Amino acid sequence: MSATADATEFSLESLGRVPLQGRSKASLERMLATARTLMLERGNEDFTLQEVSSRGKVSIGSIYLRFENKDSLVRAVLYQATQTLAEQEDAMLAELAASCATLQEFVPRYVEAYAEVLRHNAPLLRLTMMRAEHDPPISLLGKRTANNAEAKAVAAFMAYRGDFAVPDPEVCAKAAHHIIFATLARELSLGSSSESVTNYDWNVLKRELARMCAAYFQAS
Amino acid sequence: MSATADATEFSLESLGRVPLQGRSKASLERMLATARTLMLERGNEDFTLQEVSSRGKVSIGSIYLRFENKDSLVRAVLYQATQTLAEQEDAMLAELAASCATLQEFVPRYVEAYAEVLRHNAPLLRLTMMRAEHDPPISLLGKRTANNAEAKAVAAFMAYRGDFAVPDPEVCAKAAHHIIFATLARELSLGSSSESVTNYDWNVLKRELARMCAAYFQAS
Amino acid sequence: MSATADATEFSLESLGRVPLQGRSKASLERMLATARTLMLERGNEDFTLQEVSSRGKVSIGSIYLRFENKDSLVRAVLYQATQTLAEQEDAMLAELAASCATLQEFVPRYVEAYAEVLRHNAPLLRLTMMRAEHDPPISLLGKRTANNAEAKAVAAFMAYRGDFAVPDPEVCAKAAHHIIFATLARELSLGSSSESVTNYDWNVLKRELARMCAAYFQAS
Amino acid sequence: MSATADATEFSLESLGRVPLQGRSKASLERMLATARTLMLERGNEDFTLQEVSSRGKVSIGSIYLRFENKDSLVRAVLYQATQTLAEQEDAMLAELAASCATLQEFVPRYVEAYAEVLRHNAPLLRLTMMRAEHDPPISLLGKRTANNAEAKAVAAFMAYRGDFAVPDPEVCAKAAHHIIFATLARELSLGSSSESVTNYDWNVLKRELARMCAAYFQAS
DNA sequence: TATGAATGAGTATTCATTCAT
DNA sequence: GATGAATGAATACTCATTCAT
Repeated sequence: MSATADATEFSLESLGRVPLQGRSKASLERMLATARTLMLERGNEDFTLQEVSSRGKVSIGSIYLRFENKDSLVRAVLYQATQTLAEQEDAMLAELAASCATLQEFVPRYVEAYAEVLRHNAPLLRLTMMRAEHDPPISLLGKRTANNAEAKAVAAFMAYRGDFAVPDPEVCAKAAHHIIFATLARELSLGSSSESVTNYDWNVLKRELARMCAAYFQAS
Repeated sequence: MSATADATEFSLESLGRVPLQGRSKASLERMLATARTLMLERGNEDFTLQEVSSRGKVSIGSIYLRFENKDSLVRAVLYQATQTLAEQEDAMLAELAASCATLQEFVPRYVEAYAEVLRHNAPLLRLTMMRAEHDPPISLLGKRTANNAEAKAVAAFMAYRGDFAVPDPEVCAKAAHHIIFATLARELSLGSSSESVTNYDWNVLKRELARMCAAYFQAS
Repeated sequence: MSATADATEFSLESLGRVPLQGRSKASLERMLATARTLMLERGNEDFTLQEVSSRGKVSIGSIYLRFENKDSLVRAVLYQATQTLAEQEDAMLAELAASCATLQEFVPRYVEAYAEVLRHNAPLLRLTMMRAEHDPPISLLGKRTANNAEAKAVAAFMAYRGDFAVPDPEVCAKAAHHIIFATLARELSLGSSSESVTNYDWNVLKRELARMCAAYFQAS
Repeated sequence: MSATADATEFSLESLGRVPLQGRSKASLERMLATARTLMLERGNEDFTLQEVSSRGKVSIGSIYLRFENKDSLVRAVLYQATQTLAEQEDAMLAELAASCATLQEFVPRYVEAYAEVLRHNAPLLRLTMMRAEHDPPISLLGKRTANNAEAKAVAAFMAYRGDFAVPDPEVCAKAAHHIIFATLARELSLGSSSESVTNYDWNVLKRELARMCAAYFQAS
């Protein structure tokens, strides 16, 4: 299942207006990059189109030529970020699949690797999740992305089906993925600037999460 | 550890301006109730003071008599919500402690009861967590509340110390609390209006979470 | 002509509301003193009645019991300041009259002494003159005060009538007073906080002003 | 010394935002003219931007496109007024220089002409002087303007150096300029709407001022 | 009398969006 | 297509004044 599976529905073309080439494309990329930079700098969507215009060397008119309104621009940035996250998940899972022989080896490395992927993408992921609360298109994007991530994670676990002691490995793998994602995301505050919101030790958390999953999978 | 432990530092008196009685108190309560209602209705803090004034039958001036600015009013609403949540956690833990004989009995009932408490308080808890990202006083409130909740949860688990098979029950109890809270919170989207952000079945999640914790505590 | 000649028309009683005694009088004085302090601190009338209330330990209600409105309070402060200035002018002229034998001796000492009186009273005098622009009662007060000051100054000069070389000493004395007052006032910016608005040397100005008047009076 | 000597530092471009042409320029001029009209009508800066917007047929946004804030607009009006005054002083001095043969002829005509220039510009000059009290940029503008005016006046007097009887004509010219300006300004109340604040006869004042200066310059 | 809590009209400023060029 | 100047609705906050107690 590819990270770009939903490209048609959520493509820039669907969020923006037209396929572009050359100068126009470069200009579109400057808009997106500038908007993303501003969102990362401020941790929210409170940038102005004037700022995008001046910092990104794009005219206000150009922005409205590509995007229906400001929301549309923000959505495009979040869509790109979501794509990136999915691609990194894919790569991470592919690498682990190639290098882990057993479930016992896989579980802690998965927690560790997933934690780093999420940490890296946390700021925009957090904005995506916040926006999903009141923005149906982003909510839909979030659900699809989450479902894809779940499917991919479960498939990765199932490669080690024989190592599960429980009678229902799919159910457990699915639950484990949910729990791992939720815990890591929460501890990252999904974007908290510097320090964690809680002070719970990040390494301890990863270790115990792995330990908990291992016990869960081995319970008879 | 009482739910009101931080009352001095985060009391309405410290957030607002004065202790009140009678009509004044009623008026203050109308402001807070109206602001809370608006925040719940919209899922964010984008209400206007005009709205609080007209819907709450309080003059704009009265609001500024009690609160330094709009932020201060929002903080007071979140503070109250945090208090309420802590009180419900206290009550929930007290009741479980009185009625569960073993850890095996306690774990699933704790997950279930905590899930319901969080679900009930999710909308404002979500706003609190969002605001904590950029509002230091609320960030501090959130950290203290989280620490208190952790301490209370660990203590509750430790009442069943003898039932743990692991050599380090405190560490496991702490991790379990973090993981349970994070998972439940995420699944609730901490305030998602109607349906869950993910479509993962809420009852399955609760069941598996309990199962996972049980396995974790029994691992040798 | 006494400095209190206009007391009836501009008395506190006329500006405020009632004659007072004891506690009430003390409270009235606190209002006035606080308002004056605030006006001096800020160099304008932009204080609030809340500030007068809290700093002066007077209730808002009390203020409205003594004064019709804020303007009325401000006028009372300016009236008092005007009284004080007039009294200091009186004292200054009396002293000079007693100690100067000739016009030649009087002129420079008058310029010097008047300069110091104005410097001392400049901040509130400036507020009075500014307010006179758009506040008829204060404009009237200003005119009467100016007329009184003129009459007193001319009388002082006329004590040395025999020392004038010009054929029209009254005309010259009157003009000299106008010119001295205007020049000193302007150079003081009538209340400019610290430094003069212009950088023209204050001592040179006083010396030349005296020299000019002396020449003027001696011209044939 | 030209009236536009400070143009670089205090130009509209420095106070506002951009150089303009055509429609934009017309709109900028409407803003300034409307603000100036309102300031003259009321004798102070208490106009609202809504008023400028509706009376001047400019949108609020346009104002903020040209000026950082309301203060900036007010400063621009005062700057223009200061420019105008300086230009009229230049013209007046040039004309007198061309038509007066002697100091005796020059002095009364200078007082007369300067009085008329000040009378004409009094309302905005008064606002400039009031604002200078608490607004550093305007204070600086005022000081520079005053220094320029002094230099120009002294130069004009010095054209008649041979006609001075005093040993220090520069010192006297400088003092005379200060005294003439201060006296005229005060008598005009620098902006008093209709009548003078004092009731001293304006023509008498001008005559005696000239007489005084003449005597001063001729004193040996 | 005296208090001070309550009132609400009034205003500078921001910024997404439009549209004349 | 491309530009960026112009628009104006929307909103937090202040403070003189009132009036219930």
